[in-house]
Amino acid sequence: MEPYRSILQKRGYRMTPQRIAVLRVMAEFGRHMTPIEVFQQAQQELPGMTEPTVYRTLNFLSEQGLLLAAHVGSGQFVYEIALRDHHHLICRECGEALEIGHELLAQLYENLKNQTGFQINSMHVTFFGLCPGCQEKKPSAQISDNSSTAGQQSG
Amino acid sequence: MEPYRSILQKRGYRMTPQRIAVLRVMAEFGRHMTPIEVFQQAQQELPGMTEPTVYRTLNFLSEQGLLLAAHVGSGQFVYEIALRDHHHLICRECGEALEIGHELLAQLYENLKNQTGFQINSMHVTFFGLCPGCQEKKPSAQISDNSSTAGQQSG
DNA sequence: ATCCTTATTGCAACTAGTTGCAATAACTAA
DNA sequence: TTAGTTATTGCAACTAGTTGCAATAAGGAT
Repeated sequence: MEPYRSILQKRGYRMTPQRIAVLRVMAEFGRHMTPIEVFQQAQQELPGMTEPTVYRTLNFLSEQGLLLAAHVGSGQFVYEIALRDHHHLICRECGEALEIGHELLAQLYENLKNQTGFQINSMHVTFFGLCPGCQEKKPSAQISDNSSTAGQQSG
Repeated sequence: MEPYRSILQKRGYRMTPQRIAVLRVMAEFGRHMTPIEVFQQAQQELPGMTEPTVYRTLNFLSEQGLLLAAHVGSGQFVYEIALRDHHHLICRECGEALEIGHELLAQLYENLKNQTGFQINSMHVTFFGLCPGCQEKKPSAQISDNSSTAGQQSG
């Protein structure tokens, strides 16, 4: 927990029991979690923990880069601990999720920087699509065809 | 409105006054709108329109690819009409937003397809970063440095 | 060790968004 | 044109998430 403490303190923020509880939970579970799940677990770690604090803490820690946040379809907003830079690929049909390394996006970020001057730092992008299995059952199509494809969010 | 109607009907869905009202509003404004904004405007078009219907309609239309949905930071979930495939670049500092054409991502999607078999259809991805102006004021840094960079959502 | 500044929390009230279900109405087919 | 099927809506109650503000406590300075 100490590395996290020093990161925050260098930036003028404080390490609190509530933040420790959330980081502990995220580190222990090591997977996508909804704010509600985090709240329930964090309450075990620290009785008296409140919901607004969990929401504020998750938001704060992801702003600080200690957590990653992502929308994984149908309005589900989830968090996970930031151990390595990676992104997600999620199947709209069956929900199957795949991790992809950041190196696949590095070139794109470079291009965007060259063309727009923006220095991109989205280290957790989620792409939606159809996994190989679901492509067979439900062939992809355009907006003018008879199947749902594009649209929905991704960021 | 007729093209939209036939798209939905081909897929076994129905065109209703509520869906027309939402599409009208989105087409008229032609920009990012929050569900609340859409609700307020749609009520003008169709008195009696309710909030659950607006939420359901926005969700439905974006699943069908007629609307695009995106998170533009700090929990803001917005929709816009799907006229052309594009993505967004948003500055975390000042909020400046830039549109980028889909052709910039086409190669990435191709690579992902080759490597994973997934057929990506995220036609509205939002990337976060720092615009040139804000880079000067606030030099970017890594997680172990003294500035906020990575993290937050994008997908 | 103690004081001081101010970041952070908890509370309470609020706004945003979702869900189950019965009633309605859009479209298809005869 | 009418009847039948079922996708869609509205209602109401619910869950999720946010905000303002006073009280608290983390951490730097003395």
